[in-house]
Amino acid sequence: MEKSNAVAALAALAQDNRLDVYRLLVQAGPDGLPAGQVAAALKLAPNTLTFHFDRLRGAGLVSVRRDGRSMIYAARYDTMNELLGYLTENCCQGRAGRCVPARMKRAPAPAPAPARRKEPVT
Amino acid sequence: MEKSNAVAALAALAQDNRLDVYRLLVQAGPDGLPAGQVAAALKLAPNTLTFHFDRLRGAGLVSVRRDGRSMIYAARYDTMNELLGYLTENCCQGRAGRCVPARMKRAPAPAPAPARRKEPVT
DNA sequence: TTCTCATTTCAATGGTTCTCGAAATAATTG
DNA sequence: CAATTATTTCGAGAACCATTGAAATGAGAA
Repeated sequence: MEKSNAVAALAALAQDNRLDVYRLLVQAGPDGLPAGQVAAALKLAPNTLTFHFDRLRGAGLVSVRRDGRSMIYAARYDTMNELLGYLTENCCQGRAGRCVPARMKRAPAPAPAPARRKEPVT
Repeated sequence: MEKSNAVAALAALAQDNRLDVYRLLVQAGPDGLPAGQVAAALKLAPNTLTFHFDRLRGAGLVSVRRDGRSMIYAARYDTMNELLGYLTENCCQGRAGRCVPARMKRAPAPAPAPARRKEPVT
């Protein structure tokens, strides 16, 4: 995955309602859900929802198909996998064993270097 | 990691310059880099950089300490790990084996359900 | 065809983001 | 203390975002 795609995917997920939408679609499985059902579940106005679907779609995180008068949206797991791959690579860069393993073995955070002059702001 | 923290972290990374900054700090290792060095490497105005550092810091993705007149910023790997954990859990929800394993074994994307009426928009 | 349902498009609005220049602060040097 | 260096704060502006109400489209039902 390229940086620009990663940024797009991150931006698409970096919004409360959209993250909810995406999570709901992930839960719903590969068959997806009709827009109306998502709207009902999350209590979002249909036009607002369209707006969010567009962004998720633009980032490649969901796909749509029509079924009768419903539009059915589904999560694209492949894109999320690529995003995770991108983040993992760019988080551990140069020093393997920092991210995925750490995530699995719940390693303690590396001891921070002591501040030399004043109290750290963090 | 809670949803609101995940959204904050995603938003912090969802910007070109900030993603660059974060990647640079990850590469730099736990000791971090002085702000000026980051500014020079990425050709960003120092005040602009401060703005971005603030967001990364607000999301818990970096820490700062002062060293003489320099402010030294460092990536907080623990937060990235938590973010990856959050995404992984929320991507695979209910159906394990979809994300991390898929990422490792490069599994083919699940066959999409055929559209019933019209050509899919994707 | 006309009606209804599901969803999208459009235009407007308030809010947030990113960037910039200028000025302020903090620490060190002379 | 005055000068210099490193960074932050402040204020402003252009661009973008999320939400809304009203109108339009697309598909099926009567």
